Amino acid sequence: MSDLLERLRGRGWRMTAQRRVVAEVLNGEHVHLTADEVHARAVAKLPEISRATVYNTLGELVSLGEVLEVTTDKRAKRYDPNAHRPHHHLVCARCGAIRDVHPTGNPLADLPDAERFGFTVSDVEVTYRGLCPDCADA
Amino acid sequence: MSDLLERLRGRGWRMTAQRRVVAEVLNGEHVHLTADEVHARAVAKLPEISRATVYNTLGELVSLGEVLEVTTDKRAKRYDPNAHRPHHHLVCARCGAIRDVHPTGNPLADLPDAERFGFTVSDVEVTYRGLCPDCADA
DNA sequence: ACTTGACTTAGACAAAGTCCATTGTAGGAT
DNA sequence: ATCCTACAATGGACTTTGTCTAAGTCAAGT
Ligand SMILES: [Mn+2]
Ligand SMILES: [Mn+2]
Ligand SMILES: [Zn+2]
Ligand SMILES: [Zn+2]
Repeated sequence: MSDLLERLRGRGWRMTAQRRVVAEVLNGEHVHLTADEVHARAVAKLPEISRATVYNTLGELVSLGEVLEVTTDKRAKRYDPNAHRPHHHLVCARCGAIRDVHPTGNPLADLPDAERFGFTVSDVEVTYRGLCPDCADA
Repeated sequence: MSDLLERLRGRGWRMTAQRRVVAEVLNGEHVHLTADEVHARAVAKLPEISRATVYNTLGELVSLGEVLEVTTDKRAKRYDPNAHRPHHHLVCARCGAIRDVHPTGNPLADLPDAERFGFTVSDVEVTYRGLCPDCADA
């Protein structure tokens, strides 16, 4: 994660305690926290950090391409630090657990020209849904 | 659409003016309206219909499998009457236009067991993103 | 140390959606 | 045709998620 901070400093980011804490919270594999979850964990490390700053920082990280926005459900957006390896998501329909997955094949190639309606298609997002092992036992 | 109303009556739906109007509004190809858009169009036909009723009716139609919820962006959910032919979506990143698309291939087969983390995977949702013809000229 | 523009903050505001008590009515029973 | 009642509709309060602003604070270059 400190290389993230390096990279951001290199891009002219002013390094504040708040930004450092947000970057720390967003660290790990299969991390897909909502803004409020990020805020809650950030507050544990830096009690005065505000909601607005968390939203601002997340927005900047997204603009910089360091974090991805993921909208697996219709509720809050989730923030995904795994921006440098393309991947898709597997979501438990019951408890909401999210895993990063790397399907084979290229779904872009599966969309025939006749189905493109003249669009310039540049990206594809795949969400697998099912039940996680815990929720399947029920 | 009247076959939809038939089917619903058969399922014990009480047929009210409000429900009829909501069903009328949700009719056509490539229809993906938000709840508030449905409400606005319903009001044009039945001025006293309330927002709560539109939400209730949409929720029931979703539960009955007659309408699908689509969340292409992080804003309002959209309601899709094309529930009986499986399909995916192509979304313009600029103006939000949505088209139904039918890619070839089965993305479920592209998710190896090793990438399933013990989940029972039952469904997959694919969202293509790009620019529509109008937005590409800019 | 000083300066300054970038950053943070609290709280107001907004959009999307849920919940509830009250009122109305579709459709079966009489 | 009228009555009954369980189901449905309504308006408004409330919640969640997110944006915006004006005022105060501070990182970092000089
Ligand atoms: Mn991810
Ligand atoms: Mn559709
Ligand atoms: Zn689960
Ligand atoms: Zn467009």
